Amino acid sequence: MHTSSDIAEKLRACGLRPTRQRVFLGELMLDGTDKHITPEMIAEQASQRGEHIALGTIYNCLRQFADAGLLKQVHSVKDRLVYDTNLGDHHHFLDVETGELTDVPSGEISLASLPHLPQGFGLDAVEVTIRMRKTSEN
Amino acid sequence: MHTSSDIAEKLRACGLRPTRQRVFLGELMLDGTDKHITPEMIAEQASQRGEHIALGTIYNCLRQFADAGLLKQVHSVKDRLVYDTNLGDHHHFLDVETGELTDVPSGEISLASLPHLPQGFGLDAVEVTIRMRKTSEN
DNA sequence: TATCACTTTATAATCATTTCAATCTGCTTG
DNA sequence: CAAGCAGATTGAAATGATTATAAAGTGATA
Repeated sequence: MHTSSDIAEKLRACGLRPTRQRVFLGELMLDGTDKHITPEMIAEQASQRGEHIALGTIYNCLRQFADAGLLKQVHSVKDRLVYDTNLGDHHHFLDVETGELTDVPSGEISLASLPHLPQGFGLDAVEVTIRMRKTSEN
Repeated sequence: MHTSSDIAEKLRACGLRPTRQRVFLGELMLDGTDKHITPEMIAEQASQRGEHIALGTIYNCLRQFADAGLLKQVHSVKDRLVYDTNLGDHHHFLDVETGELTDVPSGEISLASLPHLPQGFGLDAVEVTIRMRKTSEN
């Protein structure tokens, strides 16, 4: 589906030197299917194939790939513990620069439809996070 | 709005002994407004009032309050870095037990309306996470 | 007031992620 | 094709949030 040289090409087009490690990552990612990748998974797959790639390198490469637009980071709401005194169902604005959360006024948002859950799963909660960024200083 | 004894009462009703530390936390939380609380904020407010509460105690109390239904934890998608090879706009199912993410088939979900952003902010992204839990072993 | 289970405390342990200085390697130039 | 350099990789140490631990303290009950 993708040869190593395809990948090398793609990397060069993004301004990334096609090193052995980056090509390896590219091969894992670009098999044409949608997948969710963690550093841990990469390390595991590498060692299964007898490659060794330093963990730091994996973290660096993934970040670079995301910066280059080859991957998208799945945002976590926050990397810190936050508790909410509002016990009802509601959703949040998140200031991506400060991490500050604000409630979305209830009624201002609703889902048009809830998708089918996969077999054997029940709903726990639906969480909508509207990520926003300061655009002006007024 | 709430006296210390109100709070002690409420704690006892949840099966939590109203210790000095827990009453202090309760006073910070229960001023009747919706707020988002982090352990760090509690520690800071405590020291501003000349109280000292060990960090571990703060973490423990917040967890106990959440277990008792006095607070709700704002879920983070995950506490690990995850990248997505699907670059288009889409949303996720999250298996809350394993942390595994799955794409929601596009078209199966949409927002009925996007709320007004606060003054001076621009949209970065909208993230919908449908948290689910395994209900059967079939 | 004595007692005991439950709490708090300070400190150490954990775990994912980042940083660092030394070493190595892809690429360009001669 | 060899030399040289900027950029990349490496292993180890650092970081930062959270959790566990063991000793000392405290609220409730009799």
